[in-house]
Amino acid sequence: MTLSEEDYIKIIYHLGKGDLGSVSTNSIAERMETKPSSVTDMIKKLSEKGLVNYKKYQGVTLSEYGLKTALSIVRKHRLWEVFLVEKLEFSWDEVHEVAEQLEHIKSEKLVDMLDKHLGFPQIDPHGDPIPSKDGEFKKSIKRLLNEVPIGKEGICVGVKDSSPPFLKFLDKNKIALGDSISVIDKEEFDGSLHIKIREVDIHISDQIASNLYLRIIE
Amino acid sequence: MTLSEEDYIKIIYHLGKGDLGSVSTNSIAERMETKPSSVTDMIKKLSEKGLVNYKKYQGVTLSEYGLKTALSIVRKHRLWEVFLVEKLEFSWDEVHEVAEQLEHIKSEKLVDMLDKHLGFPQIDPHGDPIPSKDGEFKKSIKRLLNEVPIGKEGICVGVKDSSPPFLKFLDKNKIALGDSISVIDKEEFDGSLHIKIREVDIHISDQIASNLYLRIIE
DNA sequence: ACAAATTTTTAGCTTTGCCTAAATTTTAAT
DNA sequence: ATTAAAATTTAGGCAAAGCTAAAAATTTGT
Repeated sequence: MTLSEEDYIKIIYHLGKGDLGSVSTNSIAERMETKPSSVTDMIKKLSEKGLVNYKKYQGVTLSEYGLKTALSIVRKHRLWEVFLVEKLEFSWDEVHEVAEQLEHIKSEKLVDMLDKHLGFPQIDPHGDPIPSKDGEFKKSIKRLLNEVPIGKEGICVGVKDSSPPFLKFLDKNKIALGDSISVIDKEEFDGSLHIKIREVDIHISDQIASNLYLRIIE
Repeated sequence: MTLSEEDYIKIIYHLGKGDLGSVSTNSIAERMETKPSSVTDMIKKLSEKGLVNYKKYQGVTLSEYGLKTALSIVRKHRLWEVFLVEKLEFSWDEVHEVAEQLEHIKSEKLVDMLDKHLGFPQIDPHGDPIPSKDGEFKKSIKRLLNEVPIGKEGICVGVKDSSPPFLKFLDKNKIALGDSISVIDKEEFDGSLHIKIREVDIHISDQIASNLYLRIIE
């Protein structure tokens, strides 16, 4: 697979996930930042290679083989994102561009060992689930922190209240988008939470917890 | 810079280091596993871009700019090799192919943070020195372990005695090619050494030490 | 239903990096 | 000093992946 073929497969995967039907030539062109005519050319090639199902003027869908390929690329992309954030101190919003390059590195051992090195993460810094080696993956859902079950881990993906005092609080406590948070325990008395973030335990009020969104694995 | 251009620059750098004069078209072709005519084409392009000095039929040398570029690629290659061995448990001889791909990833921050993550290593798993960010680097030399000064660190790069009993000893003590070894102390009485390898201290006889080659930074 | 608008495909051309075959230059041998 | 051998370059082509312009198919609006 060439680099370009991989990009197309990944984009067809992402576009096809939302929709129910097949993916249009124009939508692919837009995402690839290329012209529809170029897309037609590539689709033909992918079709010949058995990666997509294609009928003229009808758009494309991934074949089973194409889907497997797409998931392997997504897996690599998300594992590298975790690596960049957890090991190299990249922030949440800096990782995409670099992961976009790293996802094309070809070495099965590299991916497996990276996975192991990272402790087999299930979720990336944007809260998206990481496909397993054989292409399975969990669905993720967005929940307010105070609704996350005890013991669960999630990624901080947003705030409900975006007032300066709240944001300042988050900043002071070093809670940022992309951070991984686990719920250790909940106080029955006031609904306050004990959470673990960056290997430290902190205690936060229900008020805080009900204004922070996490993305967790179901 | 395209991927291919980077490969040429790196190869010209490596070929030019040994020789005194300029690098021949044929030698580049051999290393690139391509034809001399293709090399000529590429050399012209590199020359136009100011990366090499070229006169027809006279071979090429790197320009100052070309050298800087080459060193940056070598730096990335060797840092990734350290990463693969130290963090992902790759062995000495498995890293090259993967590093060959990783060296082309474009992100200055990635390289800087990787360097930091690895503790600013000066030497790669083959014992070759890693250029600093601004392209300087130390010379490395090969020494028998018993001749390495106390306090120095080096990479195990070979054995003098390759008899089964010796190799078995190395295996039992988990000493392998590519391992980083530091000399902690030397006993005056029998010349035996205290060394640190993989974060553990062990004690070895002078006999052993005088049959193991390390590559150290001068 | 059917013309207009939109989407998709085709045809033909460009660039990059490679190739083969032939021409040219340099090097080596007698 | 010539000539044979080896190295290098030129010329002309090919495949991948893109582009523009024009043709064809589909969808939409009334």
